[in-house]
Amino acid sequence: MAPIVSDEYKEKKKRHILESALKAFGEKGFQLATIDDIVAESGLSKGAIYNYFKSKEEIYLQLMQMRTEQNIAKLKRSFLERGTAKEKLHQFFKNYAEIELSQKWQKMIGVHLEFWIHSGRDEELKKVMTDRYDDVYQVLLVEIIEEGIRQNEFNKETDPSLISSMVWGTIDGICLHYSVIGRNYPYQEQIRALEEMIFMYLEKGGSA
Amino acid sequence: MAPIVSDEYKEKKKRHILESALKAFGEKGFQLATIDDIVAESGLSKGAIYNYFKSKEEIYLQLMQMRTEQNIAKLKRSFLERGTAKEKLHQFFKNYAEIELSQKWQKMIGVHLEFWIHSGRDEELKKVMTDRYDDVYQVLLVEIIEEGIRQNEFNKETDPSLISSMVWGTIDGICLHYSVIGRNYPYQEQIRALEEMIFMYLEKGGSA
Amino acid sequence: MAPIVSDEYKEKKKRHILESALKAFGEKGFQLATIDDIVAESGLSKGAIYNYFKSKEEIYLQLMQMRTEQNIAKLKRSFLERGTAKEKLHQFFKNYAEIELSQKWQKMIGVHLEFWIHSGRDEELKKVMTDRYDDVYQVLLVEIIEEGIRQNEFNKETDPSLISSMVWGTIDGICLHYSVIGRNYPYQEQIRALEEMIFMYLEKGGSA
Amino acid sequence: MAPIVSDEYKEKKKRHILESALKAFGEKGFQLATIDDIVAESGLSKGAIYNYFKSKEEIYLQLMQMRTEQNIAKLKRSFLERGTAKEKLHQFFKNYAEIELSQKWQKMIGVHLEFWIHSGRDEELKKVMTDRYDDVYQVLLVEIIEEGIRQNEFNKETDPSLISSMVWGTIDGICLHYSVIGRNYPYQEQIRALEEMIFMYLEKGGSA
DNA sequence: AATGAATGAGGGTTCATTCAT
DNA sequence: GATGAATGAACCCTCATTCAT
Repeated sequence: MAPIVSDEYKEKKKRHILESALKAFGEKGFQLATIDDIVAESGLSKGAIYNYFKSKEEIYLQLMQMRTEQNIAKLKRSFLERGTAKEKLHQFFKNYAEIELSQKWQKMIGVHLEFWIHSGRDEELKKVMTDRYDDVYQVLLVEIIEEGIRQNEFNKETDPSLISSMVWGTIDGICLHYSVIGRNYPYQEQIRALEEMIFMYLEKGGSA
Repeated sequence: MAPIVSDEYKEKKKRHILESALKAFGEKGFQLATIDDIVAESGLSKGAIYNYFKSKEEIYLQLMQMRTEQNIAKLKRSFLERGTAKEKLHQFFKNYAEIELSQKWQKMIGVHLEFWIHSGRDEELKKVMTDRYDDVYQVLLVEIIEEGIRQNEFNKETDPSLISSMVWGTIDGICLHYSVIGRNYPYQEQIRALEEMIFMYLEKGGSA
Repeated sequence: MAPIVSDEYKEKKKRHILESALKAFGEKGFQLATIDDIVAESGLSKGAIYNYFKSKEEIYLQLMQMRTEQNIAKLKRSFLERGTAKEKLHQFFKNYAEIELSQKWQKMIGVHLEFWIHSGRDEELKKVMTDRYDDVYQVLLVEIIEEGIRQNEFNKETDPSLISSMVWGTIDGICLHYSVIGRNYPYQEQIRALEEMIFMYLEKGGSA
Repeated sequence: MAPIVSDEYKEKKKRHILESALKAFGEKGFQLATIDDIVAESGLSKGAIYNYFKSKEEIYLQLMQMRTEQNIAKLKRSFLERGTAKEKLHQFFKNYAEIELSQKWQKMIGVHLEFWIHSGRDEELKKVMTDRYDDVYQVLLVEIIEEGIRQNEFNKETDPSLISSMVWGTIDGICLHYSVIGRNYPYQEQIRALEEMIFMYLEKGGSA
């Protein structure tokens, strides 16, 4: 017999729950946000939520998973358009500079960073996160930088992995500060300055 | 009547509790660590702890307060020795590069960052934190950079506040990554590369 | 309009549900077994089950009802063949001795005993059960024993009701032990020893 | 520093909780009785109960443990007075015959039997229970019977283990029936008849 | 008749905080 | 000052039952 609701319906509902959870977690943090907060936010019943996720922790994990995937997809999409390594790197920073600095986004960052710290306290989760960091985030920039070196756009002496790591660290640091300080934080100037600094470093040669 | 125990005794006991709390928070995070964890760590009784602090939150706040003060004191101490702005800035990075990368320190960072995020969710706390950031941390570097500009060590065009903000953001980002990834993270190389990059920027001129 | 499905079909489905429930209850006990366990066991949907039974409790009651009826029918059937009281009583014990000691049967006993205790906590149910005990189980043995007394097979002094009660109690006790201990319990030897003892008592005269 | 309350105080409180639990379990059965029932029965707070026991299940286990120990102690005590095997066995049945048939006792039996069945569904628990059955309950009667055989009080041909098993099975069966049926069940007559039957069997020779 | 998503009361458990000793 | 037993609000999760499709 045909299923009562489509997979699509269920997927939509899951997403709705995850988005409600994101709001709730953003407001109070994962630990302090209660299932009842998610209930209130989503308009669903407690039981309904447990029909889709088996625990609050699972909601957290899947939420972060989903957002990471969206993030990565967005990053990769922005590089489809061919171009030089320089252009790609510029595009990368442009993506970050253009993020809409809503309060919602500010809260989301808090949730992400909190999750990052959380995962540092759980061996299993930590492995997932560091693997993802190495295999996805690091690789993304390393490849661009290596391409730039091959094409003589960037200085041969630079260490792509070190630069990539620096960029990601700085971006996370900037986000961290923005997440706490909010509107008064010169987020966009920071991103721009970072770009400038990195390009200077890549062109004139760091660690030379 | 004379106090039964000296203030010094009380101060020592408070510090002992705060240090025990730091261990407990480092292990599980603030929310998950329980008063009983602190009891176990400190060897004191529950009642004793509540004689010195009126709530778990207060322990958290005072712990962070204490550590911030220690931090700042340490930073300032390292600049007492006179020197050029360059030397001071170099000393600044050297401080960070030389931090002992123990597991204990890794956990402490987690607690600090968690607190940072936590404070972003509470208006009152947030004000304390951003004020402290502006008045202490920012000022520290801004003053050095301004001094360097006055002494023609650094390029006139640079924006001291922006650079300072960038440095702090990057340091926090590097710490964040180290806190999650741990041993495998090239913490010291990152700090060194950051120094190099910042000096290059300050000397050859960013935003020029 | 004619019924869409025959009564026979419905009866079959009900029996299927009851049998699935028996398995589920046997595995975890009535309280711990969930409707979802019955759903999984039966392959039907939750709604389907509630079309046939109005509650979990009702499934329990009807299951026990059904099994009691089967039990009684089986017992009575084995006495249809004429014979002396002795022969009948021997047949009675033989029935019990020959029960296949499967794990399934072991679990079923658990369900029955659990129900027995359950019913002791509900006045209404208790009345049903004790009436059934008096009117069916007791009567069954009492009649045989009385017949044996009339035919001078058994000692006149024996109290049929007391003996019957003893036999049922002992059988239940043996089943109880078997249900917990399982394979290692000398079930059949116990039944045989019980028979021997009862016959000795009935012939040489108990309570004389 | 001296403990705030004595071990004795704590032991007393534990016993109080266990007794309250026994009442609650007796009323509704283990599963249906809630912690709140125990709270209501005991007059303590929920937290207090969890200071002494880590879960409802543990209360159940310790309750049964305690009662078993009391039971065994009582049984053994009644044999301290020397005597022939016959006298000891008689004393054994007398103990059971003289039990006060209060409603409270009736309910207790229900809890015990329920626990017995419960343990049949948990491998670990089952091992504890069957070991205890073998090492304590069986041994108790087997030793008396063997002594009786050695002293020529009982028939040489009897199988002590089988008889013991039969006695315990029957006693449990009688208790089971009493627990459901209550006042109207001829408990004492049953115990007396059992004694008579067993003695007849032991003296004139069963399985001969 | 059948389906299974939705409901929400209710249960076990935790833990910051209090306070009698 | 110190102790740790007691408190109870609050939380996560379960599951019998309902009902729109």
